Amino acid sequence: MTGEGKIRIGAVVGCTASGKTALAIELAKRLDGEIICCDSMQIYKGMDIGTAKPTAEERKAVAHHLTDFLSPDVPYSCADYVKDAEKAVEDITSRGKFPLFCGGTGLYLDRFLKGGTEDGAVSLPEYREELYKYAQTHGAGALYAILEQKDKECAASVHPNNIKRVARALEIIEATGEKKSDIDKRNSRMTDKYESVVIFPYFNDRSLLYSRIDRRVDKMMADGLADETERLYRDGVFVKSSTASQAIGYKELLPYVLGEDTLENCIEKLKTATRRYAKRQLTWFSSKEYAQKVEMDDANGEKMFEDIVNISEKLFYC
RNA sequence: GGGGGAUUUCCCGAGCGGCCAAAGGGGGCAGACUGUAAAUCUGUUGUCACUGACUUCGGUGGUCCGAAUCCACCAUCCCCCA
Repeated sequence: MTGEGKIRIGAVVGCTASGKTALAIELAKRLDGEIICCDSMQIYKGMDIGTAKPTAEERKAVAHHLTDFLSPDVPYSCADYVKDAEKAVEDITSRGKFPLFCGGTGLYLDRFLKGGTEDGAVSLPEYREELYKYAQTHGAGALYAILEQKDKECAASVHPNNIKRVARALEIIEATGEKKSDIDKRNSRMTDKYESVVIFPYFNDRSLLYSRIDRRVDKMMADGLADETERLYRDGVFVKSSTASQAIGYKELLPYVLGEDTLENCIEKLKTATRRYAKRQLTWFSSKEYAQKVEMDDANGEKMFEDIVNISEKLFYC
């Protein structure tokens, strides 16, 4: 794995509740590494229980970057992440340490690995707003028709109903004056800057993952997730459609906090939402050729964990 | 004891004689994703030898060319009067 002039990086990615954090911390210790958070929610301050952020002790044991550094009301995008992650890698390697990403936000890692930061990092909030209004009054099909006209190739890869992505494509075209499909083609290759090993712990037995999710949610509740939700609500985190306000956990528990639904119902919805999220992550990472599956088949056995660490470690030394 | 209302596919819930394997939603399963991603979106969801056949709409029996839909009885639940 000693790349010629390339920077070596590692990553532990995968579904929520699959044990990434513990695995990454153990690996970082053995590889003399530091962890870079690759999670769109753990970056925010004050969102600790709901995002299953590494504990203070864990963060003391291994240095963490991009964890718990942003106020929830600050807009943050994938483009920002890629820039910040590049800086973090530079910082870590300059001190002779090994950068190890850990998190479940597949897109963030994907964009980091594939590069192309300069092009898509554009944003025209007012224009975006306009597009949404247009879709609302004229229908998703009408908005899609515009994209078809401006960039047929891009349109072909987006479903007409997916207003969010249709609008984003139009926004990029408007901002750059270039077809989005052309920009994408330029950025489709893996960047040659890094030599990476990406570990993807996964459960062949879905029910195992799901029971881990249930247990994790129960633990979050015991740890005070409802109070955390209430605090964030009072701080106004949920009033606008910020990234932070989309986090699973808080938005499911909010009806309970506001007295609009029972605790029991909300917890069930939270578990369901988490399961569905895990499935989306599974689909995403399974399709990534760079993610190496490492099978987990024991829900919480220590021995199994030891095995996984050993397997993962080997992948880094190959 | 008397009167009324329910019972639908995994769940909720429409359907009230043919166009019903049965709307819609949820959940499940599968998938997409190139910068708002813990988001957004798509497909699928009775069985099979799958442009057709078979089995389903609490149970049993009827009416009818034809029933989830009409009738009778039975079972369970809910409401009202006693």
